Amino acid sequence: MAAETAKTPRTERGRKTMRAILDAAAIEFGTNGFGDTSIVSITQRAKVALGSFYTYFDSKEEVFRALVQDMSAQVGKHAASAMSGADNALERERSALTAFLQFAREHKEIYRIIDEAEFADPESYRAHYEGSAVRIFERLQEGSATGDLAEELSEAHAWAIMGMNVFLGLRYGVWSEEKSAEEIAAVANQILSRGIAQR
Amino acid sequence: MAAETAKTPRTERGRKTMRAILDAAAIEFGTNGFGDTSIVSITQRAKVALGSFYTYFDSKEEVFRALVQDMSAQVGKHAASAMSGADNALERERSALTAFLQFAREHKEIYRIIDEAEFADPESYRAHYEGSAVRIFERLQEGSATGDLAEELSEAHAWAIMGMNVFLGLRYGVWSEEKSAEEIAAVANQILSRGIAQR
Amino acid sequence: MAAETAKTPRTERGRKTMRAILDAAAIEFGTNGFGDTSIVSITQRAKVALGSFYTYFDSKEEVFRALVQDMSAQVGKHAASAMSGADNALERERSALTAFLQFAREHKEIYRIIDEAEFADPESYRAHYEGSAVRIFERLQEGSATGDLAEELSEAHAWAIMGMNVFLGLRYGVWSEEKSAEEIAAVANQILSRGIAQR
Amino acid sequence: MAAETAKTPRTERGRKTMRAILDAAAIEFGTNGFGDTSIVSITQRAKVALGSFYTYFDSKEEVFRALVQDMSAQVGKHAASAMSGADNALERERSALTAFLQFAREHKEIYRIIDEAEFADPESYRAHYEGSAVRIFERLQEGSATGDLAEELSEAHAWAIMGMNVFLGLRYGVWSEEKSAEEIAAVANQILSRGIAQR
DNA sequence: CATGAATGAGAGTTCATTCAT
DNA sequence: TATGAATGAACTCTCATTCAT
Repeated sequence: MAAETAKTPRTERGRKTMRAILDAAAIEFGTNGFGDTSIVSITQRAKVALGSFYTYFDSKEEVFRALVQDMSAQVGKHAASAMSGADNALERERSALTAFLQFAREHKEIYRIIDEAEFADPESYRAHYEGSAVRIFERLQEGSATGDLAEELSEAHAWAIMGMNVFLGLRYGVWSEEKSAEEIAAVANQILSRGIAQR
Repeated sequence: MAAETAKTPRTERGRKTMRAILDAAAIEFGTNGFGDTSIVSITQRAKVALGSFYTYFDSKEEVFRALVQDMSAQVGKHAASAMSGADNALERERSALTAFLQFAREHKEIYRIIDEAEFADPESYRAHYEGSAVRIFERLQEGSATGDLAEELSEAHAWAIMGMNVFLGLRYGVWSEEKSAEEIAAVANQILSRGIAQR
Repeated sequence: MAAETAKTPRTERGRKTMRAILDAAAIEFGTNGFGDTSIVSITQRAKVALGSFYTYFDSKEEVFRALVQDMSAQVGKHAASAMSGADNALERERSALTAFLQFAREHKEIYRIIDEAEFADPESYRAHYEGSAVRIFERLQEGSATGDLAEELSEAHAWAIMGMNVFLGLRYGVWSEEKSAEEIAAVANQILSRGIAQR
Repeated sequence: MAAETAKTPRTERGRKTMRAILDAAAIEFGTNGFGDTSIVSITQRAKVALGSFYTYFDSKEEVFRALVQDMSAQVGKHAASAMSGADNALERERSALTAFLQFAREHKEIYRIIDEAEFADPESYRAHYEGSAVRIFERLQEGSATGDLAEELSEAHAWAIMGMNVFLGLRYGVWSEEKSAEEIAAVANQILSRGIAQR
């Protein structure tokens, strides 16, 4: 489900080749980063000829872009589907984070790819985080409306929550799995429901 | 406060040259990223000969490393000095974030440099965030001890707070300055003091 | 009137495809030169599949050769037909040049194609100019025989006349049309009939 | 005496390297043409590293341009010096052509290089021929003024003469040396002094 | 210590040609 | 015949690093 390219394959064989290149690129970029990934390394992993790369992509940047958008969409979709069951705003956030943590553990390369987009494809990078923030913000507003959450929550609240989630995902999803996703989500939930002050 | 190098300058002239290279490197890496920064571009900006670079650094990676550590230290120092006046754990966090936001606005390149370290110098990257997390965690423990904060705050709480701060810094420090540092810090403070749930 | 190919089309459909390729090639080679013309650009312009090119031509060089010979023949034919009415040797040359100038204006790409043959297809290049020189030389001999022209005109005279014509064609046919073909032909005619010395 | 480059060598060693590259380029371009000359082939012939090429030139086009201008200037200079002794306009043209023919024989590669500029560096190509035409035209005007030549000679006369010279140079200078330069110059002189009509 | 020319491995990209469908 | 995906050699250009002066 990569972004639209001018070079869409017209045959079944072509579709397979393009898929192979995209999959190989995901692994290479995730493992070695944008700078240390070469097009040869991608095509070798994909087991296609070097030139075939250019049948489907105009440049290294272009596959990267396609990939970032693809993955950004996946993350969003995954979290969305995880929240369907929650009937309370705070529970919804908890589910979202739990899902995100699990996703991060299964797709550690996705993490690196989106992060590296800050340099290799700044547009997509901003789009990714701004999109996530908007989705969180909408959930906050809905929570305020239903009375679950305090009133007057701003976009900044959404960014704060996203930051919590992303860093917890990095530390407890990608770097180590020493704690369960639920445990971590509970920490965030505690902060959001009553803060950390003594009472 | 550059990292220890085997090639520490022995003369005053040498010290100046090294400083010029480090300053130029900070600008170049911050502006163009690691991959798109070349040694010539650094030496040209520093107005020294290409060869002089290798008098002080063994490789491109090495300046980068020196820089990341330099900046990581600066961030920490800055936040620490800002918290000296606060007599309450939550106020201390508020001050730390305000200081961090101001710092981010003045040193937008630092953000990119530390982030890019995820790929160009993973060691320093982890060291930076783990160090920050530890410092926050220590403050939390102190807060628990003095009774300002809830008991049983974990390292994960520290990571959550750091994530909030970092993302608020990216969004409201680097990307735009549409809101004041105090406003943003107030949002974080609200979350930490009582959460976002309706009461 | 393309050159003999081992791959002459056997069906009407084939004839059309080959014609489309040749016409497209003429435009591409004329516009971008041999080196900067790609087979894809030819087939795209001709609106046929890339592979179809090789149904009719063995290589890029071969279309080029076919084209050069085609155009070389056209130039000759055009000049020949223009001279039929002239009953005097000098008038015949004047008509030939006028016709050539008009032809150059209508087929500016021909110029570039034949010229580039010096590098891409030296054989055809020499054949073209030697053929032209021979035809001019034959006309000169006929003129000598009929008493219109001086005796003892050599092959070198023919080359000199051809050079005049070619450069006048480049300057006043292809590069600009600031003067009429007749005006230019008059200049050449003056030189041939009485030289440029003061009398 | 190559055209000014932004990358002028600053040391004696650098000057030698640049000269070696230029000389090698002249031979390669002259022998194989622009399209079939690679930068490796140039640097190999010059016995310098591939990368050294880019220390002095930005691209293949740039060396080519430098070369064309260098050679264009040489041709003009050579012809000019040959004409100093002539005291009559027609004799001056005869000397110019004789000199040009000799020059062409000694520098056959120059011929090809300037010709190929039509494609590889159109600007220089036009500049070369327009410059030559202007110089011839000025001589014609001077001849008219001194009474040696007919009045009212135009720029087109200059182009006609240049075309004669160039084609005679190609045929009897570069392609074969079957006739002496003087013989050929005599043919052109005959045409210019009295034309080819019977009297 | 400073300088900048020299080096060459390596990367991205193009494109003529082949071939399975 | 027609199609267009696949191939990989060849090429241009970049740049970290070395080294003689």
